[in-house]
Amino acid sequence: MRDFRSPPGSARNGEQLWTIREVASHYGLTLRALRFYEDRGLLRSCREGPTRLYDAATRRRVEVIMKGKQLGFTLTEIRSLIEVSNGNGAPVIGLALEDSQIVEQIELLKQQRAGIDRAIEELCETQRRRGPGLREPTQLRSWTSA
Amino acid sequence: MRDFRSPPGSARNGEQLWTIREVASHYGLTLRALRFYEDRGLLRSCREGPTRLYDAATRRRVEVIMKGKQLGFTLTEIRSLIEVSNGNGAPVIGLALEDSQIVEQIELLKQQRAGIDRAIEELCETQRRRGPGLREPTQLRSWTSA
DNA sequence: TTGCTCCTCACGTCACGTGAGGTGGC
DNA sequence: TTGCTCCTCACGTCACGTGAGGTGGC
Repeated sequence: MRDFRSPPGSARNGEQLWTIREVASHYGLTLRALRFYEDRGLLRSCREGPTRLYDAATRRRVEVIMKGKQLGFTLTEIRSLIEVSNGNGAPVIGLALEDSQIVEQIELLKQQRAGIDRAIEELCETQRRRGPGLREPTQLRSWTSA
Repeated sequence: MRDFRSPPGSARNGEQLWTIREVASHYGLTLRALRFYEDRGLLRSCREGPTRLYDAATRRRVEVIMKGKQLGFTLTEIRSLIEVSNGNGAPVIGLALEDSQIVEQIELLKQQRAGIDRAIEELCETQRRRGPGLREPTQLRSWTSA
């Protein structure tokens, strides 16, 4: 079996192969997350027996998944976006977003931001109403509706 | 049993009592959500047999729960915040937030907003790079890492 | 043998959604 | 009886977290 203490970049047939721990550590993910992505069909690691190994192409898929998450897409959405982009010609790894999808996603994100903005507004407003000064940790009647 | 088709505001002992459907409809919630809040100890409806009825005080609690959610708190957090505010003296229904909690929550929300801002930025940037014009629904190599 | 690593279940969390199956009064 | 209403399970969803229990090479 493979020596897991070997540094990232162990070669096999000239390919750089990383262990799941190396990939997780490098991208700031958990082992569970990587296994979960594979379980959901977003990733297909090469196997050496039961042990997962990640080549350069698979690592690039990990990056694309992370990018998709950062952009607010669900794993289900990301999976279909990756699949499409791998469809024709050379295997280009990336998110295959149509213009309409981008517009919709921006709209969704803006709505989420608006909700957060309102929350921040209200909390700041409460802070202002209270003002500075000594304050006992007593009951604070915020937003009592009477 | 009670006639559920009676309008909101059916009286019992002078109290305005609403059915779960009336409350849900009035606040834009689902029946499931209201039962779930009760299950989690955020709400205690009066019962007429097995049927839930909501008096004015309970309806106010529903409002406070909704406010807590809008401010980004979890149901667990909201529950403890409501409980505290009901602790001393007259039953004041509201969110008992300490200054430190407000500061922390604002910080949390600002981080979330920053993430959303970055996502919007990137999506808009992609839009700009593509520019206007006819576009085939083909593979778009966004964020390919090579 | 101890101490690493890897693995596969499988239940828990969060805030509900979604039937399934049964009740009660008009 | 049909058609409303209400109810209680209880499994499903989302993206994992968290052990439990077992393996393999130094």
